[in-house]
Amino acid sequence: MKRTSRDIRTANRYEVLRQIIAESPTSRQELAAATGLSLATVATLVGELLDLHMITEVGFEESAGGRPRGLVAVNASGGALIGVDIAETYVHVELFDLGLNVLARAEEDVRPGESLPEQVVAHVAAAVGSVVTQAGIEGARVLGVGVSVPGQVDRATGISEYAPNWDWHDVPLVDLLSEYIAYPLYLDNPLRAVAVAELWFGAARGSQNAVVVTLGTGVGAGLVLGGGLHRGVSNSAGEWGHNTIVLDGRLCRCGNHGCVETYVGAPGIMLNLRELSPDSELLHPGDQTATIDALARGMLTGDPVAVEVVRHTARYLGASVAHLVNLFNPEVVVLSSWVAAALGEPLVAEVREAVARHALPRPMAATEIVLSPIPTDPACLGAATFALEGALQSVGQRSATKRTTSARSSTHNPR
Amino acid sequence: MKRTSRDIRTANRYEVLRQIIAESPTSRQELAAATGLSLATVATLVGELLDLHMITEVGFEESAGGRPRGLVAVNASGGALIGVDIAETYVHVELFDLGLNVLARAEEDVRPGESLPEQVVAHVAAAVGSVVTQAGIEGARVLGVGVSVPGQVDRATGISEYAPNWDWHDVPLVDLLSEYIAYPLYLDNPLRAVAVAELWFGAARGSQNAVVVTLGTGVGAGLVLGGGLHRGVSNSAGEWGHNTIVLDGRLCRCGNHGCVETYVGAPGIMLNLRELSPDSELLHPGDQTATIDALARGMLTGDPVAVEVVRHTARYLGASVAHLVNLFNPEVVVLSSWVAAALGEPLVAEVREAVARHALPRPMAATEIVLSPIPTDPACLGAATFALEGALQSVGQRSATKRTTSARSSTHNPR
DNA sequence: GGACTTTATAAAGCCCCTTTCCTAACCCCT
DNA sequence: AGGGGTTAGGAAAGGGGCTTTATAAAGTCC
Repeated sequence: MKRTSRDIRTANRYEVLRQIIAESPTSRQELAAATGLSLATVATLVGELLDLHMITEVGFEESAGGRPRGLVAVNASGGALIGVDIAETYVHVELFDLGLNVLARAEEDVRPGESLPEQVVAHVAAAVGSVVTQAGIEGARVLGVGVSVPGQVDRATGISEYAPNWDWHDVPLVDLLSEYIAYPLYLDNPLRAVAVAELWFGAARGSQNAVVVTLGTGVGAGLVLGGGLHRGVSNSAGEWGHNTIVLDGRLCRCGNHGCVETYVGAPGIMLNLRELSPDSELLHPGDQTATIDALARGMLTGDPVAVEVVRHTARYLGASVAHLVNLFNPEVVVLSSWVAAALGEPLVAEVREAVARHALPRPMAATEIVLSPIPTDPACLGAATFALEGALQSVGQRSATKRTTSARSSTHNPR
Repeated sequence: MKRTSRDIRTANRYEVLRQIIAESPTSRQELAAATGLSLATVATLVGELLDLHMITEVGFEESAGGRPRGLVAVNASGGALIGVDIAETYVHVELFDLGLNVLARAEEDVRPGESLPEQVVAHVAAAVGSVVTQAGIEGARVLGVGVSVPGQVDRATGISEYAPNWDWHDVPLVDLLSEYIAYPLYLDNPLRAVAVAELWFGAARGSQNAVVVTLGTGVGAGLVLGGGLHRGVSNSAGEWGHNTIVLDGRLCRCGNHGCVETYVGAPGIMLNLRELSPDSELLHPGDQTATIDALARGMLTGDPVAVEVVRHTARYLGASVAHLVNLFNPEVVVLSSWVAAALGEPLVAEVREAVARHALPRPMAATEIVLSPIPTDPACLGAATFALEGALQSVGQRSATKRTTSARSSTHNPR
């Protein structure tokens, strides 16, 4: 809301760490060049991160006549981050080191009828416990746990205000989780998690304006505007999946007709296939993943039905993505999440063409449409990134009273 | 791009002046409360504005035991601002005092076939000269001239990159105008002009997130995100009018089919009327203004055809505005420009209902949909506001070298 | 006229970032 | 081996901003 010089510091801190993670090891000089900051500022920020043991000095660069550059790298063992991706049918948890490499994974299935908050929380707690023991990490090193839950969330209070798939209303998810999980918790929804993952580590890195299109069972758009996530007034911006693309079109689970999601979400794609070729062997009724995978294979082998289904899907997707291009004029549109990953470049190529047909030429010329380069579950990565952001946020805090340098942290600290 | 503490200062300067213009006279105390700034900061900013003669001290408030509050007010005669709204068929120019009251108006018709850049520039020059003499202002008091021209513009270089209505390509409009006009010139397009007018003086005042929907011959959406205008990477964000709302729908002048504009722009509304009632007496072929006005009157008298046309239009408008609500999650959606002004509250009521049918309940609940309160041509006002912003921007600039306070401008400088 | 209250300005402190200066560290050459 | 030349990195100074605290100014009330 109110901007202060501290926000600049925080943004710079993010930027420097992001750069180090992206290119490790690196030198202060390179960081200054990459971020546009002065050498002095970079040096102090690097110093901060060294103090936090998030990075370490790892030797020197070869020199050709002059003092060699000191190199810093992510201190992979300096801490761990956990990302939790809660979805309709599963809970997926990954534990990352500070280089955002996956150290451990756990997955729990959420069966229909197990969707009470307490049940889901139990799954999450079990999976989190599992990854921590798997990785053999001492608890104190976990900097935080990011949790992505579908629907509308209030990140300040940690409440899941509304989760459409389970009809949750105002579930105090963070409170429930904190009974089992002692680490700092950060809550948001998958749209924003995926967007922040792309912003830090994916195709949106360095962009001031980007749109991250999530294509999964549900679909949505994470908005990166002015270098940061746009949340809207009640943290529900980006609900692109329920925009009407066909007036009086297919019935959507949201109750409306003709939503984008009903044509380009995984169930929508299955329906596209069924309408085109009702008894195609590509169709695996009731199994989205299998069907999408079959389509992907079909694309590669040139199966005409698969090609036609993807083209048909890309037609809707193109018109809808063109909306985003016209409205935001972004540098890049990233197609992310599992459907995009499965269908891959062939889909992107079709989408590019379709968008070009619908968008205005000028904004279109300024926009790249690319596939996400993130190989793992982007929602997990993004959730972990929220935890990383959280850990960095509290760095700048003044330490309590000024005369006595007493402790202000939650633990005792007899200095 | 890169944020610095100076940007904070500029934003605060804007905010304080905005507040003074909105509520004049006012005290430093009130300003501090309204802006959330400390009294000291407000005092220095007020001091700056006093030095610029943009505001003046106008006495004191009644006191009940204590030093009375000094009151400041806009110094209406402290300068003048000119807004130029170039449209397909006319050039509209208004001269404002610093309270943004209209002191003089001029309008020139642009006939078909008069659309060469030189001809349009001549119209603008004539009208600008006219308002200056009408208002009896000495030239030195004009702080700047804002120019709104349709299409895509590069505000830094002052080039109209592309104007679809006249097929202009890369016309150096500011260079051409500066032959005739000695004041500082600021160029942008009407979408953004209208948005900035609403942001400073209209229904979006104080909002962090707002969408300003411009309904005229063309339509578009100005995006206010994080308290400032969102421009996109090539200054063409907000082209909502050419989003596809009906696949394979009506042919648009942009070459595509089914654009929003073709259903809710003035020509689109005429077409809606014609389709519904081909020989209605409401229809004035070839005259958009007359037709829209006739519809407005019809709404008031309960003419069933008019009611049905507006309802029909609101249906498309509702679905399209719902896109904006879902995507941005704004605090307020403002309907602005002449079609909205003409059809007024009855239109807004229909739109509210239609949007509610298409948007998700949560974002919808957080969003108000309102009519613009700006009585005059918002593009003119917005253009003038660009000039005002420009005048304020250059306040903070350091004056040249520090030892000798000599000039450092582009002119010769023998140091 | 003094006491109390409220406003406005001045001073000091803190947080940023940058520029400048100086020392450290390394290469190469003599 | 010992001096230049060159580049890195840190410390200090400087400029901009905002806030809190102290002080001066301008009223009202008794």
